Amino acid sequence: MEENRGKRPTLGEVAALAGVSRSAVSRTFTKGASVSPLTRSKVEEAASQLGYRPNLLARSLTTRKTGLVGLVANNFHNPIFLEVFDLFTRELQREGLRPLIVNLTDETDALRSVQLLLEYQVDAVVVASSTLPVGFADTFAEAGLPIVHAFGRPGHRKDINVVGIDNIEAGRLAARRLIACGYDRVGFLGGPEKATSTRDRLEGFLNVLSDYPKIQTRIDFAGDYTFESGFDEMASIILRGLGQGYFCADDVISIGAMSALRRAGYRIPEQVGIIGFNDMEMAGWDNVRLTTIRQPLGAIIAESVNCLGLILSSEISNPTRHKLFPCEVIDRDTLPLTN
Amino acid sequence: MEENRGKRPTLGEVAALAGVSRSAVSRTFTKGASVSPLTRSKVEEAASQLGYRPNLLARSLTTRKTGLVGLVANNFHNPIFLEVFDLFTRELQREGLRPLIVNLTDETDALRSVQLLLEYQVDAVVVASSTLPVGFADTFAEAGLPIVHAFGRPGHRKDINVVGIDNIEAGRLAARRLIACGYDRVGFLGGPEKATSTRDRLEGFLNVLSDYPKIQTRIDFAGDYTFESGFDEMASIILRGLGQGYFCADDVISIGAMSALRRAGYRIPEQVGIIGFNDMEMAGWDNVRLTTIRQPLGAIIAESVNCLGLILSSEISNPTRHKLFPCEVIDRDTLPLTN
DNA sequence: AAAAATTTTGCAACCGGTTGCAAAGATAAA
DNA sequence: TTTATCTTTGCAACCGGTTGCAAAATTTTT
Repeated sequence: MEENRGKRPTLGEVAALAGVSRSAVSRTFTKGASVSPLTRSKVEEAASQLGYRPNLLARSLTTRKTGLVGLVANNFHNPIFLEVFDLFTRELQREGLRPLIVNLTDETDALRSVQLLLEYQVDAVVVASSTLPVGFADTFAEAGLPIVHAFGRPGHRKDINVVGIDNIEAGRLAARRLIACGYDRVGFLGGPEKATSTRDRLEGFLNVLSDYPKIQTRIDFAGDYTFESGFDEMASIILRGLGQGYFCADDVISIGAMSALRRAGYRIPEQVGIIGFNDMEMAGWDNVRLTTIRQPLGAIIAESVNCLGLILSSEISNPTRHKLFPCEVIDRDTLPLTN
Repeated sequence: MEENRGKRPTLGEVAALAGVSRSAVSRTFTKGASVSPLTRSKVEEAASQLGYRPNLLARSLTTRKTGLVGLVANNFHNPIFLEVFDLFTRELQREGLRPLIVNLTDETDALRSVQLLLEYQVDAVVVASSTLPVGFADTFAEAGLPIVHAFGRPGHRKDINVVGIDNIEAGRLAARRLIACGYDRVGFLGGPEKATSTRDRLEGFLNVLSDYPKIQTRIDFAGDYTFESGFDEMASIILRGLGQGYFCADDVISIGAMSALRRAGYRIPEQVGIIGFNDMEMAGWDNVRLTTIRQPLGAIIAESVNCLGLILSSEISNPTRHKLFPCEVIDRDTLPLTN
């Protein structure tokens, strides 16, 4: 186990010490290669004596597999993303892959970041964001890299694997839950209006409500997924006339909205009901107890990584896959219970 | 810009198209190398025509610099870490470095994860955690890799760069702030007892309080940095006899503790005062308004990355650096205001 | 025991870059 | 114009691995 500080031993040195060829050493470290038990043990002995570990980057040169995957994200301000991150890194490392993360918050050099992923020869790219930045798909497709779009929605492009939830159905779920409360004035407080996820949820929401013409429905959008945005938008709703129950696009927005409501003297859920979206950890905290729609993060991410593993291991070219998981309502204390 | 899908062009192909040697191409892409303007333009023309981008991994083979740095973390459940993450990824990419992240939550294969960092030839390692996992320092030191320990404390080891805060001073800050409220029964609700950060803060805390013998001081520790832990510990404190003001080791713990207090009918800050630690985003939310001690995240992380950049660019061997930043009290609504 | 089939091994070329060195070319000095 | 100096260029070796191929060693069959 001794080593001479800093200088990492190479294949050749191990080979010399073990008295075999370099190929022999290489083979003992590549699974599935043929080496006699004797040679193997000699090599292993020498390797451990020198503290040898193969250089994965050098290896990648010939194998054309780096084990690196780009993990692209842009929403570093929503606590839900910490959970996403935790799950992704763990799932990936379980699969023997390493995430190379790209923070797209600085919009300035988005393209540059993508270029860098290519220069690092990532095997694939995971985009964890509801909207796929423009140009991404093309850039990676051109480079022949598989893309998995987690939390996305199946779109026009046939070459992108999508794993996420059925946002339309989620919108329906929320509508039904509000209707069950007996409300006759409900509202949709969405995220950014242009986001497809917002649009889909709204579609499902209205879809169900269109069967209840006597229920009055208001639609608003928060600028982004932040506490302030939720707070401000709800404050403005209060001024314009408040309904009885709201479906908020996100738990953080919900918390902001509730804060505005409480500040204005409204009691939740007695006077106003709120149902959020995501079921982030905080939603279950004793001082929040937010009724919300759970997005099955674990399942989505596990599936994303599985999908990736499948693509990378199979020689078959890109069997594009879409998979959408169902959501579920988590009943807590911000909507009246029914039946 | 055309490319033949998937197959990335190589140095040689560019050279052929430009009608120059491979070295010439290599040189136009390595800054500081000598190439005539004419050659350079020919190469650039050919490169862009082919969509050529150098393979950083191949390059690293000879330059012995990968631009990869290991980013090791274990606290994926504290929202503060999302901010840490955001800052680190951005600072690193500003410096032209890519983080290779290691999630140490699965304790099982911690050592394996570290080995992998070595196999990927990271240039350095950043550990973002108050406590440095055992064995880490040795493993990386043996490999001759620089380590930056962000949020750590300067310790026995001389070969580890530490950037963080002065926890002892932070403890003093909290004590003084509580004393200023005129309390005569205060408490320290720390994080895990064994953590050096907890111990240091406690030391500073007691340090100041020892000058006020008439103030009664109680000490408790939460098992970990979670809402539940804070909630439970405070609930138990309530049973055992409540003081007037508490210094909690962390904002999440604070929120848990406050939730327990409110549930038991106590009003904050009128009946019980709380001062937290970290100043995470949520602490400023309108429904929280936590008085807390701000740890200058931005400065710590910027300094960590600068330190890294310095070490990596300088040929000088490891000028070990320690840098501790001061904290500051952020007054909000969970402690009575003074003067 | 010899021949055939199978396994193990080393050679040498290659992956995609970089770089020391000497030759060639350009520029400055004599 | 010739010589000295400086810059640019290509050759070839190397970074640390992998792998096709044929020779060598081993095992199986006859």
